[in-house]
Amino acid sequence: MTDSTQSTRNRILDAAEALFAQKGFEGVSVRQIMSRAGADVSLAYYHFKSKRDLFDQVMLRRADYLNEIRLRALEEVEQRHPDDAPTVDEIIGAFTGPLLDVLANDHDQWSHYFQLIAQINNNPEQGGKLMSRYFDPLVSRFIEALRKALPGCDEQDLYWSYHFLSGALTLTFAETGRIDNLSGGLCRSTDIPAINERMHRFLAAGFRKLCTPD
Amino acid sequence: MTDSTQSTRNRILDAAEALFAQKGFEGVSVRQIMSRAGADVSLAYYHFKSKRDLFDQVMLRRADYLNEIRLRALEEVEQRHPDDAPTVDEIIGAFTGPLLDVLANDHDQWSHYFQLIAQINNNPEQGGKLMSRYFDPLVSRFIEALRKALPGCDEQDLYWSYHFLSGALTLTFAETGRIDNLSGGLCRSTDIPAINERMHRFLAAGFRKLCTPD
DNA sequence: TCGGTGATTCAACGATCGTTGAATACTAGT
DNA sequence: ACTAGTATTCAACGATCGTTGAATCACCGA
Repeated sequence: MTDSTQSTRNRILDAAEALFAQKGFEGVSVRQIMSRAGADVSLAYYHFKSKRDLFDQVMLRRADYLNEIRLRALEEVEQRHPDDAPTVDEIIGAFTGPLLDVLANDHDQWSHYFQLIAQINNNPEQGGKLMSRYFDPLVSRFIEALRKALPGCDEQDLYWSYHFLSGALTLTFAETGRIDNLSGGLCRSTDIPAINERMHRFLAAGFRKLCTPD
Repeated sequence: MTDSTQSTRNRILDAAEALFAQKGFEGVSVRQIMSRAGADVSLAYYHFKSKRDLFDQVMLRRADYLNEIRLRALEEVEQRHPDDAPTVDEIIGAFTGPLLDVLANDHDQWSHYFQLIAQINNNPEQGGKLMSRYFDPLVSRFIEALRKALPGCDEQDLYWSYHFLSGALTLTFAETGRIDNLSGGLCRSTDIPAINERMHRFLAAGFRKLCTPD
């Protein structure tokens, strides 16, 4: 596989990622993707089996890396607590922090991917299946950590709390501009430091409230 | 406008609502919609100007009613507090309660609409604009009530808190089956009482944590 | 220099897309 | 019974869809 092949394949993936994120799987044609990638239509079928396969490869390209850095962040937090459990704030910070880091360091590369994830997560037809396939092992690992940090907590409360977190997280990373409109420009969807200061505190408080037995 | 016209138009809207919710605007053809509605393709263009117009009418059909019952729920809560402000829990309960009510009373009629809203809310291209168009007046009214219930709270904290709420809310109503997979069947996406017991408490705790000055 | 292999281009396939105009059926008022 | 207007059907338009097979290009080892 030569350098030019590698870069063409990646250019196709980049173009597909951006367009799928904007218009959804059905809203984009292979011709549009290849036009953005600057290559002939049929090259898509040389590098990928089908449009659906191209979509899957777009998803997979970044998922493994994300799972890896988030797992490392959790392990780091746990190693700071050799005897007791980390706090809920620390665990949720390890869950959301790496996402904010990659987005802050390389916004153009990651924003489209997060927008795509947001749409998949909220898709009633395939959302549950796809998100579970890509992220459930990591999420289960985090829920296990939260279970230890919230002794005596009800299992259903725990899963529902994560569900609420997941919705808040994916919408925030979708950067839809809604909060810009609603706040009259006071807040900006792309203001990563503003999110970093607030999101994990909001969510950790919800977890503690719902999952602390009284 | 005869009865049969009315019912045909509504059958088209019902079919379009269900299919748009499952596959998105671009993922469904007018022919598929009309086939589900049991009518000829060209009837779509007799009752509606275009596919996009049909989509808009699907959105509008239920938005006004929702805004009305949620506003009434808020006013009711406010009237129970003639002197002081309602609590954060009460306000958020008025925001989410009516949605859970209509879904519990007529699940088949409303579930597709909520699934559609979830996808629109998370769409980076049109989500911000469409959600603002349909719901910003009502949401601003709720934020005003929350501002009074959280004296001295920072404006940006308020808007970001609502943003997190919005994401949790729409994902929960999308009924994607994700929580079913993740919890191994312990929790079910369609378990409305389970949501009713938990969602507003989780979100109200987040609001109080983020929007209470210390 | 030759042969081979991966990368790319070109042209086209049948299917389906959104949309339209004209013809037909139905229904209410006179 | 005639008319007017609403509702529905039928057939078709150009455009675009995902996908493919064959031809051409670029490059590298023998």
